[in-house]
Amino acid sequence: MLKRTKYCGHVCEEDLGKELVLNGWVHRIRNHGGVIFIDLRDREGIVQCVVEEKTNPEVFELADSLRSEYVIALRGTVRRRPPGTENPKLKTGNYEVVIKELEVLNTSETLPFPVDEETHLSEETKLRYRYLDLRRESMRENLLFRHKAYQVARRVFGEEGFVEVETPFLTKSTPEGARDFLVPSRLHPGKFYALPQSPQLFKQILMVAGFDRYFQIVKCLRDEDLRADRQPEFTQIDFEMSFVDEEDVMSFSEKLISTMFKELLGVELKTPFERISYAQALEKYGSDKPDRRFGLELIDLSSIFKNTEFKVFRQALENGGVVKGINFKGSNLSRKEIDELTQFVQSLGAKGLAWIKVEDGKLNSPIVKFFSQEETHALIESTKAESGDVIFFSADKREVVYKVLGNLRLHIGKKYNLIDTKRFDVFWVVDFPLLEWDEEENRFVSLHHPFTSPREEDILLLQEALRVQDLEEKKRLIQSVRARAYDLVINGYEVGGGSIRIHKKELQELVFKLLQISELEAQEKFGFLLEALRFGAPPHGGLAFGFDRLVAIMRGLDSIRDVIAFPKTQKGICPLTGAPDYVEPKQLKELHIKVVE
RNA sequence: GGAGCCGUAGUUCAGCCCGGUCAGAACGCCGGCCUGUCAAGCCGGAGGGCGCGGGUUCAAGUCCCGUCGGCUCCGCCA
Repeated sequence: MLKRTKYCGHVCEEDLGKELVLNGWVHRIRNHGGVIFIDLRDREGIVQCVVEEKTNPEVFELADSLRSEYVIALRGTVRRRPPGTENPKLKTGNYEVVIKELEVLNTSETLPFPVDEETHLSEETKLRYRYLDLRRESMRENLLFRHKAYQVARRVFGEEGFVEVETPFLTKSTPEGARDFLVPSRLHPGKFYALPQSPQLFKQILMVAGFDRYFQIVKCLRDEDLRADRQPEFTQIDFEMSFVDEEDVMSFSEKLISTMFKELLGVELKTPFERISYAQALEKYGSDKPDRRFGLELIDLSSIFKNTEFKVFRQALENGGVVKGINFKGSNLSRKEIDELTQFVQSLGAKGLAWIKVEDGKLNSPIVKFFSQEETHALIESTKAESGDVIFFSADKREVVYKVLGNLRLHIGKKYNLIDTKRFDVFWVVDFPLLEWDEEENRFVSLHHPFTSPREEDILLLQEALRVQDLEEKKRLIQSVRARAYDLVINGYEVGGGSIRIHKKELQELVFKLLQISELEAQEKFGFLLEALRFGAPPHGGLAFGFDRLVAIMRGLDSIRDVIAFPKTQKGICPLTGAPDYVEPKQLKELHIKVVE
């Protein structure tokens, strides 16, 4: 076999006149009768190879038998293309390789879809023939970019003294958080390992062990429903640091992220990154991971309507809710477009969508007739309403209004192309509450995770909350307890999150109590952590980045599937391998598993 | 668990709203011609019965119901 001396995509000026050997795939082939052009492709790119019938009849004949995606090796000399025949679309477009010797290493059946152009393919086809999909330029570049991202990240961790440590995949199921993937134990009938949702506890324990700074680029597994930005297995850049506070963790994160943007994209991010509070994010954007690349901010109208005759608004306010609006300025939406948006919010569970269209200085709407003069004036003022604007309202419990208007805002932003997609909007969300009340579970749950430290000055509130019997009073106290947590948001995606952890056993036990995790359960599930905290655990904190999301955002992609080599469909299926699948009864028996229909 | 969009040649799509030459286009594939193309060109050819199952109808890609699959979203995702 002729062995490669250079990648196709690397052929350049210095190769002129030289002989080289190329290995690759027939990307395209053009037969002009007496001359054949072969675009030969490998990982690094494409170069045109040429053979003339007159000068090399044997090779010509063989070349004529080539088809798309045949695997070939060839020996030839590099020459400059004749003037006027250069191809500026190719990096190697000024050169061509005159084939001297040609070897067919393998043939290929006709492909199920073209590899040589970027036609849109259904996700199913892409994944079923992922090896072909990955030959396509955009996918290849996505994975090569991802590869470079690993390299930069590893280097930065190395420079900053982080130690790479692997943590177990077969571990223990923990309550709280996502649903676990379980692995039955053959050696211990009836017992199960859980695949890790994150290496959270292990990295904390590594801090107790004194490693000071740990990192890992690691798979995490969560058995939850999929989304464009969520796969059941995904990759985190995970790290933890000892003897630090939030400023240290955030500033290291900024260094890591800005270095990646600089080196991989040539984009200079301004550091330190901007910070906004959780409350502010919700107030202004109705989301804890807002996309701030466009306006349409939420406007609070509660005070305007506090005495309103309009039943819908009044009831919402009387029930402790809010009235908020967004002004889609200059949109001149038609009735049909407004109806479409109404349908959208209804799909989120809203009853309807109140709106006002401003036309020729008049408010055109089914609801203005319920407003008093003062209300109307105040409304126009707060929303800066002008002709051409359409204002949407939501009046309900705070969470519902945030959900409805936050999603509506995003929907409009996307649908009407309001988003400046060239921009990277990078910022921290901080000042999260430590706990929130969960209606369904009828208890407090952690906003981040149960190991997140509250602010020092809020610990007293926690202790008081534990003593208080009255639930409303308890809620009130707990509401104001802030977590030492921080999320990194880029372009409306949560790409990372972390916190300073609890490093004292007493505080950890207090939080477990507030989460209504019994002492027994805490001992059973987290005993090893509590025990570790007894033996000189240093103050520590860290963060984890969603690597797939980060890479997708950097590449301007909407779905993380495009930066994962072998992702799953929305139903969690791998069309390439057919996983998940049934297994042999023998396997089940060994695992002491009986399948119940 | 729920909502929406989609499912027609190998691929990407049109046709579905207004049932009855509606089974089409492009690319790909096969054969032929052609010495400078690079989404090569020109000529010719093969290829699907419209995801699947019911129903309505004289007649169904076309209407209705169910089901499966893909995607997007809500729930869920500490």
